[in-house]
Amino acid sequence: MKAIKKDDKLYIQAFREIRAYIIRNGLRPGDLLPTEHDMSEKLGVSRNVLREAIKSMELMGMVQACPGRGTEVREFSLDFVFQNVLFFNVGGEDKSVREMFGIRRMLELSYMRQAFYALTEDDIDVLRTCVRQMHESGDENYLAFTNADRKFHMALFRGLNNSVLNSLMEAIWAVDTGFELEKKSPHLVTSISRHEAIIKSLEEYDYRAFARAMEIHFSSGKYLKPDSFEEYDS
Amino acid sequence: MKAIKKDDKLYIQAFREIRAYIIRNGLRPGDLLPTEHDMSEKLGVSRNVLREAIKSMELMGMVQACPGRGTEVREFSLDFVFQNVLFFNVGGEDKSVREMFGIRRMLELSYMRQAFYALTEDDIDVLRTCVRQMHESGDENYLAFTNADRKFHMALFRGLNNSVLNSLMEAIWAVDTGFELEKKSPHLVTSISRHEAIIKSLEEYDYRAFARAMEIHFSSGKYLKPDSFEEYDS
DNA sequence: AAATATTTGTCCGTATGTATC
DNA sequence: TGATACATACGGACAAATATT
Repeated sequence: MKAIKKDDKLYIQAFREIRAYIIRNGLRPGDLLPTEHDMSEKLGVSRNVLREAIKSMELMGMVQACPGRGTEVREFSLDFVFQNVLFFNVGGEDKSVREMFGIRRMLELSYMRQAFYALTEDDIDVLRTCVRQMHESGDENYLAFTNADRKFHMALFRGLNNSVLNSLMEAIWAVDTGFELEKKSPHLVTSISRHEAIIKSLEEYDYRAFARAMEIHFSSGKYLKPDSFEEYDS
Repeated sequence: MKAIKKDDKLYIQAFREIRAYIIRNGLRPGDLLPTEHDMSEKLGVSRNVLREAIKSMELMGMVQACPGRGTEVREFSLDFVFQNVLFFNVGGEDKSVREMFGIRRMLELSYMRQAFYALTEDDIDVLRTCVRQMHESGDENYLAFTNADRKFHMALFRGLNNSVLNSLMEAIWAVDTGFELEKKSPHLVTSISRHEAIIKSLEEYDYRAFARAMEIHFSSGKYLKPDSFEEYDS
């Protein structure tokens, strides 16, 4: 009957506060956090609660605690987290995985025009290297193939210098490899030729061909398609 | 001189052990872990140390603790990933915030067609309520306004049942409300009328008007515009 | 419905090992 | 070498939320 908003548990609030502190004060990797004693006093929680928050950060790789010295901020990497996190429903067709692929598809198609005009000759060289690595990895090494695939797409949008887009895409790829490892590979040959088509359009500096190649690349069944671009404004 | 591998800290070992326990015993989402007391006894560590490990898992979304009941294994969710990725990369930088807004704009415009056809009469009622709350919040209470704004947009895409899209948008809003508080409010009156235009198009079941209203809504300067939709395929 | 037991949440005090000066 | 500051680890105690009888 009462709609009183209950507060979160203290260790969750503490986690948020410390994270906010790092961001607000622009702490960089290598910088030290205040001591546990200071922070627990400042936040008004016990040292125990505070440690639960700090240790969480440490196990996520955000910070590194060192006795006698302090707690140091580190570069946050998703790979670190994904080594620890548990994946269920691997192998099966998972709804959320397809949703995630769909979002990646949307983002890439949305930003592809900007990306096209931002690409340099060096970037295209990277793309060629990635495709070569796809060929070399072959069927036996699916991890290597996925890795080359990831680098290809990250390189495509690197020129945008959009750090949020970049890390978002990295995150999606990290989840991808986390799941995909257990599955068997799709048609690698088809996938490679589609990437080659993208490169070809770039070499010819043909945006319309590029856009078409990108759409075809994402026309696989594993991408949950949202609004089709073609349908818009038609 | 001695290369003796020093053992990791206890809470890290405890984390690994618990994680291994989940896998070894085939625990599925919904299953309960042993009690903190049992596990700390079994692992030979204090309850304090054990909690540091458990709370790390909870903040990663691997488990959920519930007083009086126990600690439940949970399905992997992207909420945690998106929250932390965005938080760590946005970092209060104006450029990053605008990039993030740009991504939200892209996502909403990309999924708006699906959303349009998925909206029910109840959903539209929610939208009306949100706009009413925007009016009531007024200039003095910007937090209330942003809250209503968030609810409006979340309701728009609720019908899609796309959990990944939802959590991503929630994460973006979380950063938004966190930083926007420090700024002064933009033209609230303009913003309200744009939301009302969206509702009007829905009441008239006019998709083209809806798409136009959505574009106009996002035409403010705070959104870093990527490829314009109109330019595509033209 | 009400009392009881179980489980997590939170705090405190203390001792120890380690890095820094 | 010593002194200090810091994280690590333990145990106990009580509160709050939930489940059980």
